[in-house]
This record gives sequence, C-alpha cells and structure tokens, in this order.
Amino acid sequence: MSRRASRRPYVLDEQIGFILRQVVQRHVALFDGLMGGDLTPTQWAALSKLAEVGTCSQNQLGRLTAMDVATIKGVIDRLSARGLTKTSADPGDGRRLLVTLTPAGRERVDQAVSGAFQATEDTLAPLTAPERQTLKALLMKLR
Amino acid sequence: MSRRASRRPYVLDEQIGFILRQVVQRHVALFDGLMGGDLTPTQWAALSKLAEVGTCSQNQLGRLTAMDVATIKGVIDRLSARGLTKTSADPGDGRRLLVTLTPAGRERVDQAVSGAFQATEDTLAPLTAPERQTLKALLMKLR
DNA sequence: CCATAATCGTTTGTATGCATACGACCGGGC
DNA sequence: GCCCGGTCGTATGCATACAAACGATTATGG
Repeated sequence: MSRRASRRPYVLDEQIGFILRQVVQRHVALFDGLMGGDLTPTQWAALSKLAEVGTCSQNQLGRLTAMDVATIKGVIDRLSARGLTKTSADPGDGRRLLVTLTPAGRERVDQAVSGAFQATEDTLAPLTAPERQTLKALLMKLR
Repeated sequence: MSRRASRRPYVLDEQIGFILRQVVQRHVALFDGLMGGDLTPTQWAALSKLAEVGTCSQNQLGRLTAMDVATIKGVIDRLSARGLTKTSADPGDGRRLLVTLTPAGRERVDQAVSGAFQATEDTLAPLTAPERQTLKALLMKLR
C-alpha cells in the first residue's frame, strides 16, 4: 500500500467491458451448440441479413452486419466456398461485388431460423420478460 | 410471402447477440483510444488481474480473466516479450508456469488504471447512474 | 505402489476483428 | 476531357478466441 491509497481499487470483475465479454462468450457457446457448429454467429449474421435485404454489395452487407471490410470479405469467402453465397460483378458499378444467397444458402437460412431464435431465447433465459425489454433498451443506448 | 408465413420474421438487429456485439465493439474502440493503443482489453485484463491477485499460474490467470488456455498463453507470450510480465517454473508443481508482474509491468498498470476507469465511464456515459446499476445487474445474470 | 484420472501447458487449425496500405473505379467540378 | 476526392474490394499483419490433440506431470484410488 502506498502512502496515497487509490480511492477505489480497480476490480476487473466489476468493469462493464469484462462483464460484456463474458456474456458474449456464453451467448456464442449457446449459439454454436444450437446451430450444429457449422454456422458461426458472424456467418449467420451475414446469411440472415442477406435473406432480409436480398442481394447487395459486399461492403454494404458489412455495414448492415457491423463488420469491418476485411472481416466481411473473409466471411463471404468462406460462405461462398461452401456454396451458401455467390458473388458477381455489379454491371452498373465496376467497384462493387454483389453478394447473393444461393438456393442452398436460402435453404440453410430457413432451416436455421428456429435455432437462431432459440439462441436468443436461451441467452435471455435467466431474465423475465420485462427484464429482457429493459436490458435491450439499455444496450441499445450503448451501441 | 409463402402460403404459411413465419409468425415472426427474424430481424437481425433485434437479436440480443447482435446488439451485444455492437456494444462490445464500441467499448473496445473507446478502450483502445484511452489506453494509447498499446494495451488491448484482453492484455489489460491479464495485467490488472495479476496486479490484483499477485503471481499465479498461467491457466489460473486464464480462468480469472475468462480466457481460453490457448488465448491466455498468447497474451502472456506477448506481454512477456514486452517485459511487462515474467514466467517461471513452479518449484512445487512441474506442470505449472507461474506468471509474475515485472516492475515495468506494475508501473504500466499504475499508469493505466485511470484510463481503464475512464473506459468504463465512457462506455456507460449514455446511461444514468440507476440505469448503469440496472444494466450491470441484468448482465451479471447472463454471464 | 501403481494404474488411472485429472491438470497443465503447448501446438495447430479455423474464424473473427481491426488497422493500414494499395489499386481500381466512380462521381463532380473545372 | 480530366483531375480528385470518395468509395470499393483486396491483401497483409497483429491480436483475440476456441476446439482438438498431444506430452508431461500430478493426484487419487485401490
């Protein structure tokens, strides 16, 4: 202990960042268990958003799914290698790479939706319905 | 629209996992900005926990900081390469690798604590004090 | 005392996730 | 027509993050 003690000790376990990391860890574990392990949360985000908005450019899809340009590229590369997505040049803009859900991709989305809902459900299982609403509202302010 | 419409459409932006990912992204960005960019949240977790509990084994430190064995090894390797931590064999247990904060490491911790507090503060800035308490309590249930 | 289970650390492979730099391409203004 | 700032995709490097497989060591049960 030094002459001038810190007013508050820094306790890692009380910091919001550390708590958040653990909550995300638990969620990802639940998610992986429910999706058969062949779709990561990130890959699912890309697939489901594609199903939601239809064909769009790679960068645009990245923005919609909160992914860096380098990250979305890796994700789409892997999804395309597995035949779930398909890319093509944008006829109207030589810079853009259009990303499309393949029939197999759409099938996988349809098949995975219930698991995705369940992942959300399981993650929030310790909370009551009002608590879930409160949590979501508070987190929305911190995005 | 198919004959049998889904009861609820899956909207990515409403899923707790997606919201959590964005909150973590914002927190990490704030953290990096405050710590001079030379300490990641994970590295800081290891350092601050070491300062909190003193020397301990690598795996133990991993558990205390919610890191995988492979992850904590990489973190300690990098911190040791920078002279902030030091490892040694446990005299009492040939399996264990003891991790210790070096004087330089302790100095870096002292110097970084205020920034770490500020990162928590900035992350929670959009919330009132009662809201922060509520959020923390709810997240704790989801660890 | 010894066979077996459990723990510890390492290594490899895969997948994010961000920063940076790069070249290609688009639009607007001149 | 042409430069120029902005956008798009690519490539590389670094740092998590976890699973699986492995060898070494320790603890435990009989």
